[in-house]
Amino acid sequence: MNILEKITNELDMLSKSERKVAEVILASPNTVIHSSIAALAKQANISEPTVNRFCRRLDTKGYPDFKLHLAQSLANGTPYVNRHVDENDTADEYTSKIFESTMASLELARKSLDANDINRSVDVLTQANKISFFGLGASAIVAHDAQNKFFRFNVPVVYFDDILMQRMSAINSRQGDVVVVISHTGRTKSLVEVASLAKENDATVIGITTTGTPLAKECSIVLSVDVSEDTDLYMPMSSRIAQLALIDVLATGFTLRRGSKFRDNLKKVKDSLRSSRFERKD
Amino acid sequence: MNILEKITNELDMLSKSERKVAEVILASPNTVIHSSIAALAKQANISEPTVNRFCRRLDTKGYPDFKLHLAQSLANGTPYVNRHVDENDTADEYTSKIFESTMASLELARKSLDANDINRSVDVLTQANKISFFGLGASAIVAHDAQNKFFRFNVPVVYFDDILMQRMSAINSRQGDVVVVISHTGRTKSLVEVASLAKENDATVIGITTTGTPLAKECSIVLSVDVSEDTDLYMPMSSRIAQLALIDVLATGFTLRRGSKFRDNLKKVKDSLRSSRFERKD
DNA sequence: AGAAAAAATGAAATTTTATTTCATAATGTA
DNA sequence: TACATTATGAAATAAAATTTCATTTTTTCT
Repeated sequence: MNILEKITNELDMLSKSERKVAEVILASPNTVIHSSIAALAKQANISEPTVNRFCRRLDTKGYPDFKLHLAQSLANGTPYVNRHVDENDTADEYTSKIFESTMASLELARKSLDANDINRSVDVLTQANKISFFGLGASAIVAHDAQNKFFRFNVPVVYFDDILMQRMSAINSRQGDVVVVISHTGRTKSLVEVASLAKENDATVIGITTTGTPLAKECSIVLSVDVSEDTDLYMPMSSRIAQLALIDVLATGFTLRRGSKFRDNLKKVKDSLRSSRFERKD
Repeated sequence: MNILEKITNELDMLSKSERKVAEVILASPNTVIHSSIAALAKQANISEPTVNRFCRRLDTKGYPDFKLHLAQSLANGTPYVNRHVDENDTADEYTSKIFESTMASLELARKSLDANDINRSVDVLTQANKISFFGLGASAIVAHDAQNKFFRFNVPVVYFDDILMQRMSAINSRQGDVVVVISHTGRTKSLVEVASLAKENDATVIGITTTGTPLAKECSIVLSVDVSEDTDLYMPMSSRIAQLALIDVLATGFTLRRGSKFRDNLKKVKDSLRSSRFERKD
């Protein structure tokens, strides 16, 4: 997609003159988007048709189309890159880096999600007799958050962040129950076991985990939340944030599916909190 | 900067014919960037010079320049914008909208944060005898997450999501203790009281809340996490996600401040979890 | 090495696209 | 209603991009 990267990659597929064009563009892309084909040709010391051929080789329709692609690459080139925190970073620097890589993770996670699986999950959740959310460690808070959210919907919902309770609950599950198992690594033994126990007892098991993990194999539906590997010591687990966003998605899907009568109920819950708060004056 | 917003804003500065152009562009900007001035003129049922004048009125050099701006807006326009979920959205649509507005919130929150306050917070946290995180509802899970994170640092840390425990803990706090109070609205009565109690008992109180709330007034240090108001029924509380990112920032600041010897310790904790997991084969 | 084929390149012609000019129409103002 | 102002489009012009085609360079094969 990013045309600047594409130019870099295909640099050796290009002819000598075309490479001159590439170099001029890579050197100052911001100037190029405001240049005519003639200006660029002159800058690179080659002829106009060569520039045109260069553009076509990059699968664009011609020079104007190429400029459009270039402009777009420049617009979204930097923002959501996963920049690593450095030991000498100032507060401002590491703050920016963490927020940005969190956003990058969200973007990745969004891409790894399949709308079909979300739809199916919302289906089974709306039909469920009882919903349980299980997680450990960082994923425990996601399970907890999910409980908070689904509690408002006035459906039987529990969450456990304790291995024994999870196991007991899984063993007692039955047809019509939905068990949502949350784990970034998808390799935590006890959670994988819990998932398979729940499945054996006829519950529908939804896994919120990374693609292709042992946990994923045990689930009825897998909601893949892939984020970049945290190879970096300083980098926080953005996986839990992506998982939370997914919980929001499921909750939203749930609300939409249940229709308008149901939404009034939601408003009531919101209003009931009012008296515990200081009034705002605006 | 964003030309689409600019068109929307200046819609009433435009003449009748120019507005027709604007409408066509707003309706399908993605088509327009691939249209010639003639095609666009025809589409809007006006003449080519009108299109040209329209472009100039938006402070661009002409039609090609306008298309460049438009292309850039489209490239980074969507992700940041808070698009609202609609009743008839497909799973794919509401998923995208939620992820995108979550990212938008993160961006807003990042802007509202002050590096100085973060620095001071990291200061007091590294010096603390004991750290407590308090939150209720959605913010409870943030407090919980903070405990998980800071627990690894081998410092005395607790979290409470229970009003009474929070209150008792606040009353028992003393000089050198740090109390972190988390609340998006900053108007939850019991939390504001807890903050002031802790302060009376000489604890340093860090507030993670919106600028200018009652809670903010009670705190020694305020970490402002402003996100857009959730006027929309379907829109989830992205505030908690922004708060989590801030916890990551504080934890990172903490690690950096403590220096390298300390980081070895962190690695040990990570390694200790290994035996509870299935090995990966890659 | 040298001839033939293939590929690359640019000058000029052509086509497409955008802009300017100017006359006319629409709108507002006294 | 008459005048001024502004808005608009047809046609002319200018600018930019593309195509054609002849020339040069490079590669391949003997």
